[in-house]
Amino acid sequence: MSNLRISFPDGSVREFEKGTSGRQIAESISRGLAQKALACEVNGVVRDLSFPIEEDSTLKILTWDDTNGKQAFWHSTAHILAEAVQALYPHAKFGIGPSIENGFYYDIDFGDSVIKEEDLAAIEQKTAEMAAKNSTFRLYPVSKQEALDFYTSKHDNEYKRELIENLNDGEITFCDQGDFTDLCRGGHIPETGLVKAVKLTNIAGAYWRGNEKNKMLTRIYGISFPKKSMLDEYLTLLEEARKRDHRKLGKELELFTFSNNVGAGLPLWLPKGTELRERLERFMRDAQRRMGYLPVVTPHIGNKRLYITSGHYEKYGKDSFKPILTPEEGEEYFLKPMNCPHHCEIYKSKQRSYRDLPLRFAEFGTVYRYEQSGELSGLTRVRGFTQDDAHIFCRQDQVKEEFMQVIDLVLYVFKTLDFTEYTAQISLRDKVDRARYIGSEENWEKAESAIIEAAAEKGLPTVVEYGEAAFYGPKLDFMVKDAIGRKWQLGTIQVDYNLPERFELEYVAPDNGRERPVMIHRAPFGSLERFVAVLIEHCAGKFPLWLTPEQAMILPVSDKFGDYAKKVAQFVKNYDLRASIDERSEKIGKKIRDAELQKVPYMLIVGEKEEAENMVSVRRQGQGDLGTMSIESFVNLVESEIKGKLAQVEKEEV
RNA sequence: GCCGAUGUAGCUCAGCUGGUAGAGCAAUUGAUUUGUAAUCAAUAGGUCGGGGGUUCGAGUCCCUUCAUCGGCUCCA
Repeated sequence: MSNLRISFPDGSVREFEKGTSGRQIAESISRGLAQKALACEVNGVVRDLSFPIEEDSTLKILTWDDTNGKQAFWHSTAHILAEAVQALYPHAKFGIGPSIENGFYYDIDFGDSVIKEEDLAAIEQKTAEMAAKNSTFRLYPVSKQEALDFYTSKHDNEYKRELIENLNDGEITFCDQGDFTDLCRGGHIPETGLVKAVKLTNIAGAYWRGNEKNKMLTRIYGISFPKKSMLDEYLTLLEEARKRDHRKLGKELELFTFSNNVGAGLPLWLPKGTELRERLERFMRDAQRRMGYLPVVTPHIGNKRLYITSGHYEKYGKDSFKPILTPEEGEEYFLKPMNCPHHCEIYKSKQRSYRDLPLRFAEFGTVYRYEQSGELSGLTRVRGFTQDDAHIFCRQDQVKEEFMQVIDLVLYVFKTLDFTEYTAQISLRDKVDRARYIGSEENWEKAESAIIEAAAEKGLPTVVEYGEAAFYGPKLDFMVKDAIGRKWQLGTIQVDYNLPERFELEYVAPDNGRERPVMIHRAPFGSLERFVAVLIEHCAGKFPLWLTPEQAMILPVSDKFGDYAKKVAQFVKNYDLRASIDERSEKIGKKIRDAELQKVPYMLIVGEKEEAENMVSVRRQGQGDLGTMSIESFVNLVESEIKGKLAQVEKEEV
């Protein structure tokens, strides 16, 4: 009897008999673990607990506390959902049913029947019934021919056949539970009965294999839990998240709006939102000035020629807004989709020497892009938006240093605004489809390695995504999640060898020869619109004190103290604090309530006592009464709060 | 653009199987002069997203269009 050496995550190694399953090993460790075990990870691959281990391996027993344990749980629930759907709709054909970050989905072709939201309840109930049957998940190998036969004669299903065609004979497995059989490579929980709570959350169309040329299947989203109470907690959490939605808060706090008459995806910034936005712009301008950026301003439209040169016309001309024609000459102008062509022309406005570089041209440039109607969403996806854009023109030997300086700037912005959870994504070309990009192989190689090196040298943890590059160059993107977990790209840094070539940019080298600069495109916010959206959700509308449109609301206890309230207002305004007075003849409780709901950080309550002693009674939003203090003390309090935060970030920067 | 859902007063929503619109908050006016999360009363406010149709009669049924929401695709 040959033995098996199994190493565990804690580093220990134990011997078992060949063919021992994950379940048996879990049982040998402890009964508790065996009970909690959902699946296991053998040499890093998620397997069913029944998987017989045949060679020396690393093994991790997965429970609900492991991400992969949850994934196995959710993926298994997708199977149960499919079983339920098959019972209710025998003609349904199944596509794929993976687990996702929060739950699972299954793509299903329902043939002629249209599945609506109201049908979900019945499917959900059936899924729960199927789970309660406590069937065992049984994974077993089949030959390619058997598999194809199954999905031809038993269940005619072209989707599964397509998947099988792309698999190697000998590596194909089916999974049974109850009366349901599915093509599956595994990673299941042992029995369906572990699923105690299922919620089908959503229904949506999804193209087969994500290709819009393919048929659109019906995608059913759901989530499941091993305890009912966990589902309730999850639903409460979702409810809370929805309260942070920037579209809801933007309306409530009067930051921005949309008008049908102006058009979809074209935000209108209200005064308070504009205050906020301008303050962010000022913050960025100050940071950029310190880093040697030069301000420029360019128009909102540009001649078609400009975009032919840049390559935008060829790539996106057909799918952008239609050109604007001059009435007499018939010249074609386009709304600018990007600022870089204009900035290239600024570079060309005079002869540049190697001594001038790097040149950093910065502009809050408003651009217009046609986005598909179904894609528009609040401030996160719009058709007109303002980028905190800049283009750095530098020598080849300066690329890495410049790139790293931009990483510093992005991280400074994130730190100042407490964005601690972001991912840095290196976006490279598609590995196969190179026709989507302009420029030579050599230039791309240089640009891609510059990004990878700079990020590595900065010690920035990154993930690499192929096929996500811009058409003219690779990017380093900073992604942040919104309230309901959707990922958005905020900051972006791009290295570009191609536009300088297309625009024939050059500088005079030390040897009096002519050389090409390298361009770095960068926008730490990305777009002001999206950044503000994510910021709103991040802080649930309670903006940092330095940023918030209204820092203090002065609340006179009655009309009698209106004059004193004005005096207080004038005093704090002299110290550049932003404050206004609630002059309504409402009771103080009402005024406090409204200020709290408007998320004004400080409330200054003034009445007889305060007027007599030249004081204010200070209340902090969300915290309550802070007591009475002199107006000067209040101003100091606010100033030190603001300085404290900013100074802390500055210090960490050094 | 595609799939599904939604669209009633400034906001949040009610309006059963078709019988010519309703609440709370907000607003306006008046009263109240108030002490740490909603003072009272009166008034005003809607061609029920737009257009077309069925019907004696449409917020309600049908078609179409626009917008919004959740996805898919796309994303300079």
